[in-house]
Amino acid sequence: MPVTIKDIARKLGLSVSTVSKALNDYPDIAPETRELVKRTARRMGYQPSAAARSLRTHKTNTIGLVFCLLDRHLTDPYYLDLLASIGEECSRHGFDLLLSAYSSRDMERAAYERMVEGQKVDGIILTGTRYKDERIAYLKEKGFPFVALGRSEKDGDFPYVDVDGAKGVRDGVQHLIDQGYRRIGFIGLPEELICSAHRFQGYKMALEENGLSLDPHLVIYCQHLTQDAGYRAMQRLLELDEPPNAAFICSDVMALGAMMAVQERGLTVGQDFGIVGFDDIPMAAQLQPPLTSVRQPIYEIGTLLCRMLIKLIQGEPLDELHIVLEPTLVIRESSKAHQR
Amino acid sequence: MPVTIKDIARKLGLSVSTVSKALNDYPDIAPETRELVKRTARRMGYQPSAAARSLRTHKTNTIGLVFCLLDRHLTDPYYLDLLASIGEECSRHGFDLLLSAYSSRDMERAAYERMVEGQKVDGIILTGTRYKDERIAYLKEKGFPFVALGRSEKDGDFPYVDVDGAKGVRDGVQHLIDQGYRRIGFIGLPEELICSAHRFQGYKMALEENGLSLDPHLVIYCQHLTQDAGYRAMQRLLELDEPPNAAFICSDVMALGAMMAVQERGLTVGQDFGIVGFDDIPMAAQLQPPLTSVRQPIYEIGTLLCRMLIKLIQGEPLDELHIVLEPTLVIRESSKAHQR
DNA sequence: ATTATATACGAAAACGTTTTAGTTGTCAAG
DNA sequence: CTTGACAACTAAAACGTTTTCGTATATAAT
Repeated sequence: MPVTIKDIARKLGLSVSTVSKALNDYPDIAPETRELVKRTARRMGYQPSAAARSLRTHKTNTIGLVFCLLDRHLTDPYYLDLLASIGEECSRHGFDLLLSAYSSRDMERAAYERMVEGQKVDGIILTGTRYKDERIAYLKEKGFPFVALGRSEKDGDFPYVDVDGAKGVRDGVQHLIDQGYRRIGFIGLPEELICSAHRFQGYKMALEENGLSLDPHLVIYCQHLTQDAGYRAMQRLLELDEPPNAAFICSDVMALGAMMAVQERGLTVGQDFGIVGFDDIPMAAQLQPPLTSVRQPIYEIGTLLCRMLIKLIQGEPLDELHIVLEPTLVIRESSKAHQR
Repeated sequence: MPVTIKDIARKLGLSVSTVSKALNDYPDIAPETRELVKRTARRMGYQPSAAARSLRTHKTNTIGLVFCLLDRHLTDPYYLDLLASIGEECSRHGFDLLLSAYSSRDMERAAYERMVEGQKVDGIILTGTRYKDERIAYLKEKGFPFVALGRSEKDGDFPYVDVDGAKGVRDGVQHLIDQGYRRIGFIGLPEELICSAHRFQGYKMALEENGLSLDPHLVIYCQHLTQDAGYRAMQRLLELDEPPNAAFICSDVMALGAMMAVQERGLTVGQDFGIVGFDDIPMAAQLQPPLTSVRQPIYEIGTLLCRMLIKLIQGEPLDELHIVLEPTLVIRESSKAHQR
């Protein structure tokens, strides 16, 4: 059995309350007593019971993260970095991280309810904001602390960190144009995601600014953020009567599949066909050819998210409610000048 | 404020105990009452307080996982898959996953103590068993349920899942030999890891079985499981007076760095220099040339670990205390026949 | 009519903290 | 000699469950 406050009290001939106060640095405890208590606690290997403490204080020192297994969040390297940065910042503040995975959409709400109403966490980080996002509606209704990766719709308002997707895509498409590509496709993220539309805006802007017309046939949205989805999307593009000779692909994982589709067709990426991806996952640099990609400062994003949430939890005011970071285009060989 | 059992009791004119029993399917509650209680609970949006419940029952329905940030656990794709599989199996059993990250070795013990004695989790999955592993010593001393990824030393005994690393490496090295390579280096895992020695055994066996002598200069152990460590290790091998013309590298992430070092030297992997890695991370197939690698059934490993731990937690006997899975060699182009 | 046996429910303790509201004892000021 | 103030401690309630042990009523057996 673990050592409790009561054990310490008994051993020292003190009351439970005195011990508790000593451990928590209450002012009405004699300095000597305080030290004595702390010493004995350490010697006896005392660890406060998280359950008892959180029952009493309504604090858990834990941050929640909910993952959808179907969406394969946990298989995208992008998420791994996010997780790592969040984990790191958490540990810096003495918080733990509670992961809850669910496998189908109708279990999503239940997962959040367990976390929030079961009081398993003090706050939640949610990723991939959607239109009419019921998670957000729920958390706002409950008044539960949360921050999001991904901005809100016009009407909604909550703390978030986001990356300027429109600018990122625009830079990427502009780069393809600069390299001599003129017929550029767009493989987008699931349309339910708010960032999906922003990225498309960037595509549209770049075309407009260069006097290129937008051919709707060249725009495909994927249902899932997977390699396979990217593969199939690119296949569809290449089967068109007038296929593109370049494409902006809104996620590197999808771009990976897309590259395979291009290569299977006997085309050389970075020569016959230009490709720019988004995320700049570590793998991007190792591909053949290395993938040009829009880098998200994902480590910074995770850190900021965590820091904001912890402030929120501790009732401190946020310096800024919304943070939008600039992505940077990392040019590699998959977007080399069009040869023809 | 969240709705509690008391709220339900009051609304229904029942006692707290009756409501609790009804919700937990005690037999001494009238079927109609049980249904009534459950219905109202659902309607009122009742969620049991995790803290209260765990204070009372000493159960948390949570499994703990401790990561070392310095060892960059959370940046290896291998760990991501492990995490995904564990997360998935957890959710299948209604368990959550508590991640605790620590940044330096001397904080490791504290992280475990917080989890165990703070009663934040019911059991722990630990990865990368080491010689004289104090985590294991601690958990055994406390009698705390845990399972390990990685086997024990001869003397220690606890439930684990492991992969037959010796066989994996042996197959890989044999394959290199079959491809005509004769001077084969070995880049190993940190020596503190138990699996490190097993993998070396495989290397040694393969050489012996083929009448090749083992040159100690060709054996390098890395301190960290990173791309950079692999890069530097390979550099050292190539700077030897009699450098190898192939190498077995005990992790794909390290192999990635090693490949870069080889290529920087103007050598062609899979022609001048044969490389076989370990793990078969998703990226391996996408590299140029695609990396031959020993595949760990990591998804199965995670699932088994989780399932064993949950059995342990629930006091059920384990079918097998030790599970050793067979790895399989996935042959790609980085190990193509030696040309000379 | 008496006793035994189910059946359905309730009272209360317990889990380990934190925190409010005292209760001492000491000392200085009036 | 009171009174007040202060310092250092304690009692006890509360957090929301679960679970043991009762108790009351109804039904069945004697």
